[in-house]
Amino acid sequence: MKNHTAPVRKEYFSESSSIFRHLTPEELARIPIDQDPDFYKRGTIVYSEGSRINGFYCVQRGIIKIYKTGFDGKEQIIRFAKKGDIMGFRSTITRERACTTAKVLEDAYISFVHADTVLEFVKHNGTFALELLQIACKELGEANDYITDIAQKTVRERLAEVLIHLRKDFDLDHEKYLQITLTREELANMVGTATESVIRLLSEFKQDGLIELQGRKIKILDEKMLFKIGNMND
Amino acid sequence: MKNHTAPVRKEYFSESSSIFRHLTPEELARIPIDQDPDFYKRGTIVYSEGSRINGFYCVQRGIIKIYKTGFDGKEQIIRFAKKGDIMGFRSTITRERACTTAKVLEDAYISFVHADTVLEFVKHNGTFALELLQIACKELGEANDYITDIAQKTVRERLAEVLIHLRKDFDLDHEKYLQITLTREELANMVGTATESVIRLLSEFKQDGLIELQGRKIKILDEKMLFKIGNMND
DNA sequence: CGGGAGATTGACTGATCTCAACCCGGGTGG
DNA sequence: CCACCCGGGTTGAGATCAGTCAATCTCCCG
Repeated sequence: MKNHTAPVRKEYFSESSSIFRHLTPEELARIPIDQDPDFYKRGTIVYSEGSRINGFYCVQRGIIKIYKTGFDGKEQIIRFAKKGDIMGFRSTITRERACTTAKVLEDAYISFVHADTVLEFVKHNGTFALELLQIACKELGEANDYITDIAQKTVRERLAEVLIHLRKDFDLDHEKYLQITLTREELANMVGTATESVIRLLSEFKQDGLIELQGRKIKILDEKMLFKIGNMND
Repeated sequence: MKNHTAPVRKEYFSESSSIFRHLTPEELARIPIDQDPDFYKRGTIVYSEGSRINGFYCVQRGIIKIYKTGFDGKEQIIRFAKKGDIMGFRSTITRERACTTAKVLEDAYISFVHADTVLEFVKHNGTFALELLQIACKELGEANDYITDIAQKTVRERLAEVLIHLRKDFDLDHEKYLQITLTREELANMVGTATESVIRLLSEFKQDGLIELQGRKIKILDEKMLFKIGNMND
């Protein structure tokens, strides 16, 4: 998986978006990554549910789908990780096995930082620890919102909400279509519904002039209305 | 709210279950709580959604219901906090407003630790920081499970699961009934369903000999079967 | 050109929700 | 002391959202 033309390297760790930005040069030097980030091709599993994770995965490029597998094998997408995001920190911190699977949606470059190193930093660099705590707490807040939404909103409302979130989290291409392309099934696995329901609702939204569809690509036309349909506040 | 016969005091902070247990005596001394924990009567709101929180609430006794209010005003119960749990740390860390409301279900004694103090500890005591991180990550893992369950399981399965969880998290009284008593509506707000559905399913479970009902009190008779109905792994 | 994955559509089913009536027990004011 | 009221708790009936099944269709690929 290594040995590609890595587009990003060690400098990544001192970029302003990185959680490692507050480390001292000495601490940075301690990160044992003289090697380039690893390349992961679309479709690759970075880690899977139940496996042991021994550190952080820092996404430098690409998109990774993070999901849980439910009782009947159905995926529930928890979130996507993209440039600047870290994956696997929950398991690293709690020392439990991974409770999610991370699968590459768009070719990715990912750096791995060993758990020992991370824990070292947490213990000796308060700013780093706080940073990490903030990330965890942010996710926790989002998870709580998600719970409430899934429990209380209709599929229609949730789909509208998911579209808005995608719009916020991902860039648009030159034609204003969402950069991220998902199968209908993946959309369904975010919303928590059946594929067919997503299909029907999408074409409804399209009929109502709220979105435009081009195969898997989606363009948001009427964000305001989707916002309303999704009963959103933020 | 103060001035009751406080059953627990400052010693609480050095108890083995406390997140403060790894603080040095000097650090402990810095916690500005020479006063007893505050008493909160059943029904009291400790903090509510949208308000600013300036620190941690450490539950020393009692049960607090933590919930979000959905679009149409319906509660979604996220979790319960009881002895040893802390509340409000998410907002304290992220500096955002509270995204949940905390309401007392059983008379409680709660200590408050100011955000500055907490942040101080996070920055200067690595073990404390790690401890907090672990708590956050644990909750995060649970939240992810919750999301998957609500999205994929039927109401019946979720109710069975909720009962099992209650069984695990709360003690039994002398007659083996669950100590915690919830209204049918509260159960519904945990499961994410309508009150009537909970009522119907509870009486089904009762008919099937899985549980016994005594008003609001619930006794688990056949945990194994509930486990199975809930499609649970852990 | 055949095969397979994903997308669509239609028909049917059924789990849940909603609405409405009614019950029950406790507390209260007359 | 008692009628009344109110907050749950129950039950039944009907409405419906959304899931399942099955048949097609459309690409894309080898």
